[in-house]
Amino acid sequence: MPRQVDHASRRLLIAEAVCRLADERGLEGVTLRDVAARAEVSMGAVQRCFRTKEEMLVFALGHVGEQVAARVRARLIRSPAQSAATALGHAASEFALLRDEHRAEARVWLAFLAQAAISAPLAEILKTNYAALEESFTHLITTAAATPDPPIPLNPHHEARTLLALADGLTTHVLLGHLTPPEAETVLHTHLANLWTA
Amino acid sequence: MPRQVDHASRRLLIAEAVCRLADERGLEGVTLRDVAARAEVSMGAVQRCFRTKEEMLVFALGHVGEQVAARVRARLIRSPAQSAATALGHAASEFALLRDEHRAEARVWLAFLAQAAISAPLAEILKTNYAALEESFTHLITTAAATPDPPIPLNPHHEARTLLALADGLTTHVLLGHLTPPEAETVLHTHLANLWTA
DNA sequence: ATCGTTCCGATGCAGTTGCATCGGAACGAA
DNA sequence: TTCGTTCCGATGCAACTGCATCGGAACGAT
Repeated sequence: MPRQVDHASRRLLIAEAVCRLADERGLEGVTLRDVAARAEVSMGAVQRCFRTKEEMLVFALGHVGEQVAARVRARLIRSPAQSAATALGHAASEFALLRDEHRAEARVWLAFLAQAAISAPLAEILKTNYAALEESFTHLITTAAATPDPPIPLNPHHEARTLLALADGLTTHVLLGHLTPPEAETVLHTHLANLWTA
Repeated sequence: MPRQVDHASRRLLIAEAVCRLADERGLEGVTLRDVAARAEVSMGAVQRCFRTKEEMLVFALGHVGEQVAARVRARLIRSPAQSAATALGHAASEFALLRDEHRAEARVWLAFLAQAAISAPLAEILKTNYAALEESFTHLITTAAATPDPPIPLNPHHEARTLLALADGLTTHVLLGHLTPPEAETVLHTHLANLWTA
C-alpha cells in the first residue's frame, strides 16, 4: 500500500474553507483556486477530494447542516429543560442563528438557500435537514402541549412548520439589517409565549 | 436634436430580462451578454443603459420590489376588505408569493436576498422595501385590532414583524419544496386567525 | 442635401473560471 | 534498496467574464 491520505478530514478542511469564503464574498465568490488557498492545500488536492465544484458545494452544505443540527442538539442536552416549552425556545433560538457569533453561519446558510433554488442536489440536502428539524420541533411541541393541565390544544406538526418558517425569516431579516438580533429574539419568544396562552 | 431613445422603457425591458435569467439560472448565471440576448438588444445598448453590472442589478431589484409592492397594493384595492383583518390576510398571502404563478418572482427575490448579504447597495434597497411593507402591515393590524368590541390587545408593530418574517420563511420553504403552496397558505392563515383569538 | 450629435453593434482585451494533464515526490511492500 | 502504487502541485487550456473602444448608422436641425 502506497502513500495514504485521510480523505475524510481533508474534505472537512476544504468544506470549512468553502464556508469562510461564502461568508465573505457569497457563494459565487467561491472558486476552486481560492478554496485551495484558504484551506492551504493545492488545487490538485481539492480536485482529488471532489470531482467537480458542485460535488464540493454539496458536501460543504451537508457539513453546515450538520453543524446547525448539532448545535440545536447540544443546546437541548446542555440545558435539560425544566420544561419542553423552554427547551423549544432554546432550540428555536439556536436554529435561528441570531447571535452575532453565528452571523457567518447564517450567511452561508442563506447563500446555499438561494443556490438550492437552482440546484436540485442542494435542494435535496436542505429538504432533508428541514424535515429533521421539523420533526424535532414537532416532538417538543407535542410534549410541551401535553404537559400542563389541562393540555393545550395544538396541532404540533403545524406549529412546528410555523416556527421553522418564522425562524428562517427572522434570520434573513437580521442578515439584511432590517431587524437587530435582539428584536428578532423578541419576536421569536413572543410567538412562542403566545403558543401556550392561546 | 439627434436620434433619441426611450431609456426608461429600455431599462425596464432589461430588468425584465435580468429577472427571467435569475429565475432560470440564479443571479450568478446572469451575464451581460445573456441579458442583452434575452432582452433582444445588443450588449452595447445594455452598457449604455447601465454603467456597470451592479448598477443593472440594483435597478432590477428595485423593479422587482415595486412589482411586489404594487401587487400587494392592488390586492388591497381590488377587494376593499369587509374588514381590516381579511385585508391583512390578502396582503400577506400576496406578499408571500406562494402561488405557482409567482414562483419565478419568488426565486428572483430569494436570489437578490442572498446577494444582498454581500452587496450593501442591494441590502439598502431591500431594507427600504421591507420597511414599507412592515408599515403597511402595522397599519392594517392596528385597524383590525381596534375594530371589534372589545378591541384586541396587540402590539401591531411587533405582529407586523412576525408576519413579515413568517411570510418570507414560508416563501423560502415553498421554493425548496419543503412545503407545498397550500400547506404554506394554511400555515399563514392559521397564524393570522390565531391573532384575533389570542 | 448637409452637417452635427446621439446611439448602436461588433470587436478587442485582460483577467478568471473550472477542469485536464503530467512529471515527480512520497511511501509501503519486497 | 528497489519497485510499484498513490498522491501531489504546477501548468495548460478553452471558455467565459465585465468592460473599453470605435467606425458607422440613424436622425433632427439647418
